[in-house]
Amino acid sequence: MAPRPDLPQLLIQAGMDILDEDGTEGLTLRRIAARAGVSHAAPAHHFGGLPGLKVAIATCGFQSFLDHLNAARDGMSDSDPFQRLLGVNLAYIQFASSRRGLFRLMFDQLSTQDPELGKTALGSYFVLKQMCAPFVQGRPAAALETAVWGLTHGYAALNMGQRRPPNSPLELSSYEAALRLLIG
Amino acid sequence: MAPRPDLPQLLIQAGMDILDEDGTEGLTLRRIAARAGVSHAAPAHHFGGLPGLKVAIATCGFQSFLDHLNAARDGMSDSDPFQRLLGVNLAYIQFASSRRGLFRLMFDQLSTQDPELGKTALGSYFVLKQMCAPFVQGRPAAALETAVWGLTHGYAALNMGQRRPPNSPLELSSYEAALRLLIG
DNA sequence: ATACTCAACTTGACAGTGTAAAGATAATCG
DNA sequence: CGATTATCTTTACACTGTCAAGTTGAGTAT
Repeated sequence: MAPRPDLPQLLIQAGMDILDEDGTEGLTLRRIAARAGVSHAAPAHHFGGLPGLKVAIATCGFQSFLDHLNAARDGMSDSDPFQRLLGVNLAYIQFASSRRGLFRLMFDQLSTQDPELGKTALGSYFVLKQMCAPFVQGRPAAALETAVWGLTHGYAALNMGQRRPPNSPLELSSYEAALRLLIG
Repeated sequence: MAPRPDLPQLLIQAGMDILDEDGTEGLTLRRIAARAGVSHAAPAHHFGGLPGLKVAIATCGFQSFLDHLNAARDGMSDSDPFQRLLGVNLAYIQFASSRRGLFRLMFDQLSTQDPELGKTALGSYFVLKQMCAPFVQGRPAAALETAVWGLTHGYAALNMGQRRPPNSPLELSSYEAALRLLIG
């Protein structure tokens, strides 16, 4: 039939909507296609199959993730390095909490070793790396970055499991204390 | 037909084997049943359906996880508290690396809020809590435990993505340095 | 001992899934 | 203008989880 303009992006967006509404379980090729208004075989032409489409959604997800982190960084009036690092990392955790399905898919798909996906994902790491820079004082930078990254990601991942409100004060203050210990 | 003795445990074990061999994708109800030597409808009698079976596998997985951590703790001759904490946490990371499919399923299923699953999972937390105890010096214990737990889990989760050999020296030394920073 | 009950398991059917092959249509290019 | 090619649809197939109905076998009450 008539080629839709930019159907790939439409499919990716449909997939993201489904992820936000129904989680990873609801993400099927046929539902994505139906929501985009095309037949169930249309996606294969652009992404090869469901695995390829998932990689594309994950890549787009990492792009949104990066935008989210950048927005948090640039939208902060505070100039204290710790507050800035904390702000970006809270954005990290908040993204994982508010977009559970997408977040899960993103890091699941990392194991596919897709080059473009990996490159996009690395962008988020550089933001964290940048925010960590003020605290590298003679110490090995990689160790500090890995520590902060691991702590933040672990906190985000563990927090995702529970169906707690995104900004439970106890947990967030606990994270802040941990981060303080780490960069001390 | 003749009731198999302890079919539930047979099914759980079959599921674990499939997870170890083919990962999360290969874990289907029909394959589990076939491997256990029963018809595809047999599992429903014991677990309700695939979701229930997955919860059961995850629960059993957390039990194995706990055994794994306990074995690491009890099999250490070292008496230095840091080395003991490090040893248990490396066992945590090693389990995640060597049993990717099971580990992923375990923490995925946490969101089901199943009581027994939650209780079993909490057991692993207590081991970490126990190993952290020597380092709580007036500081709030929960913050330190959350920090160590988050760091370790985050490191395990991120490490799972890459298809790196389980004990890549750079990454492990990086983790050790991070842990040192944290408990300093 | 015999009939009853009931849990365990099988069989068969159904809607839904991803993928592959073949056909239709529209845009592009020679 | 005609041919070609990419895009999309249709159709078919094997596989999935779940449900309903049937079968079997062990235990129980009378």
